[in-house]
Amino acid sequence: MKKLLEVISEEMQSVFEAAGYGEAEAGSRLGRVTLSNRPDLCEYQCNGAMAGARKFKKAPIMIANEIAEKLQGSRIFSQVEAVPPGFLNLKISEEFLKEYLQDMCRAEKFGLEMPPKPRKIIIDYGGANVAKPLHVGHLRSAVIGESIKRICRYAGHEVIGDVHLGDWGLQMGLVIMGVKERSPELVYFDDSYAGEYPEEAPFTISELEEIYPASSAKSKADPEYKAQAMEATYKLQNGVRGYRALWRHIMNVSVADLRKNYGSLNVEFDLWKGESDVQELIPEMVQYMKDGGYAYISEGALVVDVKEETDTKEMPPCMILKSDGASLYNTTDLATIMERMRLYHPDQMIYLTDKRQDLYFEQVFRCARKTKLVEPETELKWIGFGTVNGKDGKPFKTRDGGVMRLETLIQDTKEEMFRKIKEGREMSDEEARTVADMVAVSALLYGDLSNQASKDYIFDLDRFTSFEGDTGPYILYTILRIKSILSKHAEQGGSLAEEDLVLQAAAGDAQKQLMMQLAGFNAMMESACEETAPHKVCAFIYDLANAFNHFYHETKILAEEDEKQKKSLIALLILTRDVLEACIDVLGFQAPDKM
RNA sequence: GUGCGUUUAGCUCAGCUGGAUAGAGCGUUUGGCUACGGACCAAAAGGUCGGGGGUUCGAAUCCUCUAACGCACGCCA
Repeated sequence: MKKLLEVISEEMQSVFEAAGYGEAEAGSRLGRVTLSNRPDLCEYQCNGAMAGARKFKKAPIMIANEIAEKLQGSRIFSQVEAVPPGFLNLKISEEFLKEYLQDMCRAEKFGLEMPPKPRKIIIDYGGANVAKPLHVGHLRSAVIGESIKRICRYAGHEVIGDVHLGDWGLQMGLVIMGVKERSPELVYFDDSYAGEYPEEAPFTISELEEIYPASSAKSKADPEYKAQAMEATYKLQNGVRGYRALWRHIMNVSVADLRKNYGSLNVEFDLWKGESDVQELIPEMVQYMKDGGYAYISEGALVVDVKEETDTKEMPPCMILKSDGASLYNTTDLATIMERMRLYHPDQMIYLTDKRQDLYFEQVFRCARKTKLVEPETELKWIGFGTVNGKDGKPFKTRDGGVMRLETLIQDTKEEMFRKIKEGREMSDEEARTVADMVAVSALLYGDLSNQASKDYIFDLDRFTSFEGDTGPYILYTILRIKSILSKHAEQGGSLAEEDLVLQAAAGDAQKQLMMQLAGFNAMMESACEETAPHKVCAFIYDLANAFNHFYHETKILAEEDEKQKKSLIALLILTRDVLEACIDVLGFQAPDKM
């Protein structure tokens, strides 16, 4: 289905052309109609008369008058007014709007057009490291990535989400050393042991989480210990049986815990790959880069130059191997690109990391292109997100200044929600817990996603969990309000079947506003997908929820006496509910049945 | 030093490829519950869009200079 503004603009454009005003400059279409920025004067506006005045050497108001004249009696507009200096102020016809919405109700995905060529997209998000607990910083990568995945999928693309774990390298050597410190007697450290290793892991997740920081701290203070950790890393990477077995345990315990934590935010990955998966590809890739003449030794390290003529900034080369021959972040990322091209051959790869990695990803992408790891048409996109800050504007910390764990943050939000729900409603503890968990997730996700990804934002639990204002709970509240009316309607014997419910033209201003807002759904979703911008979905549903609540306040629905009109109102409620639910679903949360 | 980002109401944020009187929420003040969820709705006050200059009929938006803050700049990830 065409977007409403597209339909209107085409109508306007055809009139401009018929009047002899084609393009003012190449590509600039004078007939472009936008939402009005003066809602007191009109609903939509067209500024083409002013844009074209210079080229056609005519006063804008004269052009506008001419256009307005020709549009009298148009099927689409109920009012067209030319206003000095040359604005065209438009109001849409109620009848036309109603028809558009009726089509929208019947269409797949409310009239969102599917791409002619769906893209295969791999999205790399989450940023988790094995054996290290998730902290606040991981919230954004997970939540934004998940939403972009869902938005692109909804918009008709094939999307594969990969958590791309940090499961290799020195951190693993440190964990292994940490385990050895605690329990040196374990068979994993007995070189002469040849039997099967136990199936049970020798630690729990909470022990594992203690082991890493302790071991990491020790290695910083004790060079000999660090050397041992490096040796452990080396042994692991070279396949020493006991270390591999221990590594599997670390992976299993850690991944199970990660799944649980991500799961509580409704974040689900299709692939649980990690750095370890591409280790075998590295020698081959390095050889390829050497053979291709791309890589050379500089200051002892193997690098690929990624400078470009047009650069105005310093651009260090992309390092492939360190001077000791070891691989690094770049190495696994490039090898992962190679693997992804072989296994999935995506049209696009999207990476979500914090925004400080800007330069790094530019280097890696340039390197991947230069060395032809990807095809020229493969799109590589990096999305850098800002920091989660506390109310002081500095990175969010616990009260005593420590790192805030994601699990704690989620738990605190759930507790706060539980408290608020018990305070405002009669509900059993058990039910309130379930509801609070759902609403808390909406508060957390909406609080994050409603900000532009690239900016830092201030985490404010009180604000996010509020039922008023631009928050997740407010959106859920609005949905429940609609559901409640609909179920009451059904209780009274009313039908909710589509064929019984025919839309009528808007009966009042509030209803028309609501209908206009709904009609913008497909345009919003398309641009949210193109621009990978979940905050646009948030802004849209907030406006929609406001438009609905305003309409609700002014309209009696179940008490409406005119049967035809009542059915139309019910149809509008259903559409509003469905659009809202489709939107919160791409944001990654759901509405409970009660709250 | 080089480059990137941010700067909009007391606070937290929008502002779509430049358009009319720069918008929300929170907070403040005020009004509204015998309809369908008042955890709601409505209204008011609150701004030299960091600063200067420029382009344009028209700038928060484009260009330029500048300030403050943050970040990154080969062997971390």
